[in-house]
Amino acid sequence: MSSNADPMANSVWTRPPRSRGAQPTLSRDQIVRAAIELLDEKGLDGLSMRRLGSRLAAGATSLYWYVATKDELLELVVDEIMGEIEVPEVEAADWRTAAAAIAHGMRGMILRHPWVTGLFGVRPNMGPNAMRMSDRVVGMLTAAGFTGVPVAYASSLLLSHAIGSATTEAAWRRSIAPSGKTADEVIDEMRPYIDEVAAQYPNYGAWWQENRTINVNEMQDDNFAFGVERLLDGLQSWLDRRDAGDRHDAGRP
Amino acid sequence: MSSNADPMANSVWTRPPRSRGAQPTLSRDQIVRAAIELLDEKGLDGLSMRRLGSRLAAGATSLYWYVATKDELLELVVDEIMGEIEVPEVEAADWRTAAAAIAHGMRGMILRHPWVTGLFGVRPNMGPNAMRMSDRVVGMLTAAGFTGVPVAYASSLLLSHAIGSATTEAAWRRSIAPSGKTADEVIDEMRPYIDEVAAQYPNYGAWWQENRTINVNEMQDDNFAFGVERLLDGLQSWLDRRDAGDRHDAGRP
DNA sequence: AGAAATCTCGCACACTGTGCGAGCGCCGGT
DNA sequence: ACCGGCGCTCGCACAGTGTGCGAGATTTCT
Repeated sequence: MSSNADPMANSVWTRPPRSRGAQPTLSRDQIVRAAIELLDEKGLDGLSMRRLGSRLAAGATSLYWYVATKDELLELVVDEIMGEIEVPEVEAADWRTAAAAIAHGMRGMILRHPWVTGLFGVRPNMGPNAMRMSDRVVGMLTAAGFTGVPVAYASSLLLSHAIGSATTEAAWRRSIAPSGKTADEVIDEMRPYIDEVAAQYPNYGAWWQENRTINVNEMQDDNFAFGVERLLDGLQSWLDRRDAGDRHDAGRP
Repeated sequence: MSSNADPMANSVWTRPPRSRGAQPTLSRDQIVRAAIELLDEKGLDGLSMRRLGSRLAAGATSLYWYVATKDELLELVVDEIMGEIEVPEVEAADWRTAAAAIAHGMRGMILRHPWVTGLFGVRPNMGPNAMRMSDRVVGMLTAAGFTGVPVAYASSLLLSHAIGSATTEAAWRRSIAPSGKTADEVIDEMRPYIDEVAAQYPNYGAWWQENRTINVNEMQDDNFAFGVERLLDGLQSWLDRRDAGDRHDAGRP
């Protein structure tokens, strides 16, 4: 017992921001916002404490007064952009549209700040904005008729889809971004190469042959929307089956 | 026109491994496997070219003969572990169990190598193992009755869930790992703190009050399985509705 | 035998996160 | 009016990073 590596104690969220008496020239908030700017411009590798410092007209190590470590700063950054997601008030509208809105909001945020994808897997985020969103999601699902553990399951399903989907999408976008072309232009230029590769994989190759005319740009949005709809259908029908008395708790038959 | 930043040309996959004449003491494969070992032991930050070199009894810069850059090595690494996922042969069993197996296989792989979560969002992976898996998935979905663009949508949905879910799960595990305790022990110790925080969020707080007895360890597996089932239900019912003539292509009404 | 290819690796460069401690200016207390 | 201390800034330094370069060693081809 008595390991002192309590994952929650001494987290950023428990320790209040510094500064009480004198007038500081910086603030946590200011630093976080500047970091996001830098990240949006130059990506995850583009953020260094020195660069961030000089953008704020401050010495690099001054930042360490407000923030214990770079990782901690990134935690704050992630929560900050979580706040960009608009979550409808609990009672509003039917739950399907609310749930879809949340999923789309999350995707939008990730695509606006693609570098988060490298941060999601690092630490769970439990900042106030993330919590606020979780709270709304729980409320929405409860209103929809979910109770107990399935509330957590459904919430996780919804957010996981957004994260997974947008992560993949962000990776793809990043890979074509430096060329300055659209996805379809890139695909067109690479077509001979793709043809050759696809030919080595029977199913994939056949599919590729029969679907040469797809528009990749439009597909991205539709792809995500399709996933959200299917997933909501799945949740809906689980609710329906449960209410019909057909006992199907958590997938057990 | 004529940007030379073609995202595909000069990729790792088009350039064959070196060595034809003399006998090299290293090989790409060997390097990749050692890198995975190191990553499993020390995490993403634990991998440096110098450390990797010394583990292979080679100079750090010798590795650059086999691998153009560290990022490229990581691309190889990701594809290598993609190969760990067992994908059932196309014709086998019904598609639901096959699809579930793939999703669970992917999750298992991510939890075995939690550091991949920091790599997924960086570059799309299109190595042979990833392609082989895509190929099987396409075959499976085609056999299930999907055609055209929805094949891509369904495939993306399945894999996105695995990625998103496992990413979140990996983050959580990483955060409690250094304490050496189980998830439930950690939760129990933090309970007073969580209570306090939860009280600030009405819906979340209420839910937390009414679900104090949940077992977090078991929940992880069930959570993922629940998601997979709902998602397959959603896909299944989309197929059914489509076959019933009720035209619902790609979510359009 | 000589030329060319293949491979190894030490050095160096620019850059990273961050601990330390000296110094600044403002504060409340005497 | 003074002063001790606190809030805050920041230069220096350390250990570490990815990787370009070019000199050397070894093998194979002609």
